[in-house]
Order: sequence, then structure tokens, then C-alpha cells
Amino acid sequence: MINIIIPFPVFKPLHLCVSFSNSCSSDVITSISYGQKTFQQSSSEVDNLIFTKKIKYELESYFNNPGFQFSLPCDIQLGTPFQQRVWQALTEIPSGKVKTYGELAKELKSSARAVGNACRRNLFPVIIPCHRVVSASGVGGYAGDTLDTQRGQINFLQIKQWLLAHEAVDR
DNA sequence: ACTATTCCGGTAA
DNA sequence: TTACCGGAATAGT
Repeated sequence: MINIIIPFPVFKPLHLCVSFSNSCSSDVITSISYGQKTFQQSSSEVDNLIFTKKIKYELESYFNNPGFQFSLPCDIQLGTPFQQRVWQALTEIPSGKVKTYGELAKELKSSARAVGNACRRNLFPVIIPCHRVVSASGVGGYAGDTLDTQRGQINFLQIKQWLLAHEAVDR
């Protein structure tokens, strides 16, 4: 498995850690997580330069142009069958638009709460845009944070808000 | 027994 | 009428 680190705009010590592996001759991203600088960037001899460049290129493109469409392969099968359905649906929400947990639930014939769960478990934040799902009354949660509860140093809701503002969603 | 929810009824300003 | 609480309903882990 290979990790690459990409700085996240605005939120100073914040980075995106992208992990990928090469399973039978094709590269797939296996997870993306938020971290603060101190992370180790693993440089393997087998490091696929082409793929790491593509990851960097696509993320930088998105940060420069919110309408950029990702084509990076994610190993969506790492999720449960239900999570796979939700994550797939997320990829179909275009930049600049949002859906509520309830709306998505209706489309998937599930419940708002279950959809929220699947979003919370999203292994590929930013490129699978779980930030485009909001609550009926407000903004909803992000990375486990809600309006009431915050886990680490940063309140990840600010990041969700930033992503939405970046995509020119008014709310 | 937890959730990144939502809807409806009651109450108060 | 609007705003704000409580509680039940809900589906997946």
C-alpha cells in the first residue's frame, strides 16, 4: 500500500492522505483520510509514479476549479452492499448541488438515518462527495462531527462548509 | 445500541 | 403565525 500526502487549501496544517494499492495490474484508491502534517509519506520502490501524479493532478484540479470531475478509481467494494449503493449515488450529485439525507433515502428506498451512516463511513471524502449531502434543516454532519459534537481539534463541519462554498452552493 | 435524520404535535411568544 | 422542543419512527451496522 502506498500513501501520498496532499495539502488541503486554507485549513493550514491540514492534508489529505490518499492510500492506494495495486491489485492485479490496476491501481485503486483504498482510502482517503484527513490528517495534520506529521503523517508519513511512504515511498516505495514500486511506487507508481504515473498514478501518484494522476491523484495529485486531479485533486489540485478540483481545488482550482470546483467543477472538475474526478475520474480516479476508488475501491468502492470496500464498503457494505448498502454503502456501495449510497456512495455510487453520491458520485451522481454534481458539483454545485446538494441533496438531503431524506431525499437520498427516498431514492434508495431506505431511511435518512441509514444514509447518514453510510455517508459517515465514506472511505473517499472529497472525491466521493459526501459533503453534498445535508440535513433537511441545516448542514448535517461531516467526518463524524455535528453541530453539537466535535471530536478532534478541528471541527470538520467548517471543512464541509468550505467545500460547499467552493462549489458555490448557497445555504 | 448505536448514528452525519426526519416528521409531527404541543406549547409559548 | 412562527419558533422551538420532545418523542417516535426509521434502516443499517
